Amino acid sequence: MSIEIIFGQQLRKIREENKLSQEELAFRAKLDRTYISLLERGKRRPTLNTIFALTQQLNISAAEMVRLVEEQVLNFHH
Amino acid sequence: MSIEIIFGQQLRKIREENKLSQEELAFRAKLDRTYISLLERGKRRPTLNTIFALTQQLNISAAEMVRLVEEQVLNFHH
DNA sequence: ATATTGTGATGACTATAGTCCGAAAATGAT
DNA sequence: ATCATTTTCGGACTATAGTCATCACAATAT
Repeated sequence: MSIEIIFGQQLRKIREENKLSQEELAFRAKLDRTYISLLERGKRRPTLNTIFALTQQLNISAAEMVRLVEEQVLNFHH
Repeated sequence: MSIEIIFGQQLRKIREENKLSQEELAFRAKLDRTYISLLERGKRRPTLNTIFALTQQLNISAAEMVRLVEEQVLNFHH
């Protein structure tokens, strides 16, 4: 499992927990709606700045988000 | 203080603690020598994948790296 | 039936991440 | 001071992050 796929899965999960649509999250994070879709499907690799922009709208710290991704990466890495 | 400036400062600090030259870190992380220089001076914004590639060579987790950046951002944010 | 809302998909586009080469400048030995 | 190592800076380049407009399609509501 690649980093971007796992990031996308976590993003979707957290977004849904926050009961936001892709469009609403995009608006609040000042990003494009279709880009959120691309991210969640693992088609794009977010920059650190983008991770900050997203997590600030999702009641989670950037570090915690990355920790969740890292956890999954290490788990899948065997 | 912008995210990329703070990231650059942290990267340089951690690289020096690991006693690696920019060139050696670049080689190990499969990145370009001059790009490490750009990152450390806050001229580029790394993707999540790049952060993983770098931290794997620096005896630090990606999440901890981001936590350090976040800490600095919040401190400066007033 | 037909709006409405949420998401996926595509293609064309702009902005910027990341590479490559080389030379100048800084740093740090000896 | 000189020499080697490291870093910075330049420009030209390639790859990809992120935008925009639009269509399709499913689910739910009216």
